[in-house]
Amino acid sequence: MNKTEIAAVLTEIGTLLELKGENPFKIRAYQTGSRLIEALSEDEIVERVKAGTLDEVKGVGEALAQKITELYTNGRLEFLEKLRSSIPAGLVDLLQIPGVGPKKIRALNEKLGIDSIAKLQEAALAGKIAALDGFGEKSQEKIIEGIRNREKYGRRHLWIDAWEVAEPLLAGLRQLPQVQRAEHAGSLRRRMETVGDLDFLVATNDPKPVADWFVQWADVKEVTAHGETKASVRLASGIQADLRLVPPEQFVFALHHFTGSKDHNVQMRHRALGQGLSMSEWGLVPAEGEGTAKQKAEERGRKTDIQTEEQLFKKLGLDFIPPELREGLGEIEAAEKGGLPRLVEESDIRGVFHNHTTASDGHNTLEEMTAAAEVLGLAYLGIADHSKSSVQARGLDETRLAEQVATIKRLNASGKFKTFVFTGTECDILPDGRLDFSDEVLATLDYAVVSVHSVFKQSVEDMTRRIIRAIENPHATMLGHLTGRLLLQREGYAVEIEKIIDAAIANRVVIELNASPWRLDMDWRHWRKAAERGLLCSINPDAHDTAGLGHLRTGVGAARKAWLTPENILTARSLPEVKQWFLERKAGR
DNA sequence: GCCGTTTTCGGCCCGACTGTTTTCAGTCG
Repeated sequence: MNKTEIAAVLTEIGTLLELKGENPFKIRAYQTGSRLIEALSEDEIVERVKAGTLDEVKGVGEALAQKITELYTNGRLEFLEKLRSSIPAGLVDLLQIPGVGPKKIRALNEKLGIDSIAKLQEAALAGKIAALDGFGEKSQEKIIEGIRNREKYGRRHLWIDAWEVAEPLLAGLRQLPQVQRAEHAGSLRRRMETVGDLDFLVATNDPKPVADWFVQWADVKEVTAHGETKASVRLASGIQADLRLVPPEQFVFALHHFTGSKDHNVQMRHRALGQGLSMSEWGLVPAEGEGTAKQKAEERGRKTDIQTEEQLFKKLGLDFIPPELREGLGEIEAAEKGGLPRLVEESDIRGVFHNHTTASDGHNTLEEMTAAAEVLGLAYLGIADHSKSSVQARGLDETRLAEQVATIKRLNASGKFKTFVFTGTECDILPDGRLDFSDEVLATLDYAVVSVHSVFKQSVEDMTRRIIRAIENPHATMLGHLTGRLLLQREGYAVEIEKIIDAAIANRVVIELNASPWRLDMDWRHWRKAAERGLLCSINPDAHDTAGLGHLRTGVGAARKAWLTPENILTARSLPEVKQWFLERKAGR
């Protein structure tokens, strides 16, 4: 078993012990054990298992060391198997229902024999829950509602959808006279491609009116909590939003804490401890001495000299880490050495490739798209309508493509727009890896995005071979949406990404970061290493209308998350530079 | 289950909210 699997087992043990009503501290020991294992390197675990020194890790004792060793060596654990068989399997599922925790699950199981969500629903609808000790009408209602909404609301949301809901709320909070500072936090601030719920953080000395305003926001469908320091609501779109209200002197610590990620925070706290400091949402206080972190923070309270996240990082000897990078993936080490990248910003982007018009499946004409690009201040716009095999998207054949090229040349010559238009195509990669247009046709264009749009179900070997063959075509300039995934809807096709990256670098082919909010493909997790090895990125909106050009923002967010700098990005280059790059590339192949 | 030590037991993280209770338990983060 590898470390991720071992960590998962320890977490599962913790959950099962919870359901058994075990000592909470024992449960926590397994949970921390899981986290600790996850944080160790695979090599260190191997070494420690062999040397029998696992219990030297603080937080891992004799019992956990023995279990981890057994898992590592045998791949199974008798203790876990016994534990599993002692608890009805469905009880774990019941934890998914909001408001229902281990204690209530045990009561439900003992008194009503409930061991599945289905049985829980049945009992609640029959009115049997409200009659139990410790439960009431409201608990029963909440359970019914929770089960009903599980599918509907339990899912995550596209970053852009969350952003569009969050922005007006944040603006509203900032306008309140009692609010000194307001920010959103969580995965939205970190620009994760999907967001679970919204976190808002407010600095105020008068929280009540702010919380009252929040729960009365027009979009609120249901209020799930409403207090002086925290309020939670369910919005019409199904997104849950949490508001936390803190005194101004605590704001920056809470902002950092609730921005996360969890892994980043764990590493930061660890670092703070190394300097004799205890770090939490309350503040940064000496780890030694009496009292809780909160008390200590309150004692020092208004005296804190840390007002910004920059100052907070600096206090721990670190450069400022942008929220996008806070994933616990080496950003702290880099910040320590002054090695963080100068991340790309929206203002660095000079142009966009891969955009559609009414010629294929776009909704705006060439001129409308060009006008919109001009308004955005873009120096160039690359058109890339679909090729003939994409019949469903009214793909262009050779004749229509030639007409479009002529039209674009006339448009550029007319001087009507400041934005220069590049001629291109989004050329289908056929199932065998050939391209949908001949070399002669492709040679008439400034560039070609090559993409897979059909036969997704090939084996991973075939798909990888198919895409590499397309990349090796001298007329392929960029690879479109590498995996074809649609976030929250469809998995990408099976493909060996590393091999594709190798081929792209070897053939000087750009890989696009498709900026469409439901694609963000190639994924940010692959970019950092690929860019270090010399892969060039193009942030492509894949716009199908003028509004779609605005997807640039989502793309830049993903690029920042991927540690990309302007130097890694073709579309951060000026128009003359890009023209030159296309020329050199054609000449060089 | 882990840790630490004034060393073999006692303490461990806690604040806020809701609901069901009437002084608190359970859940959540």
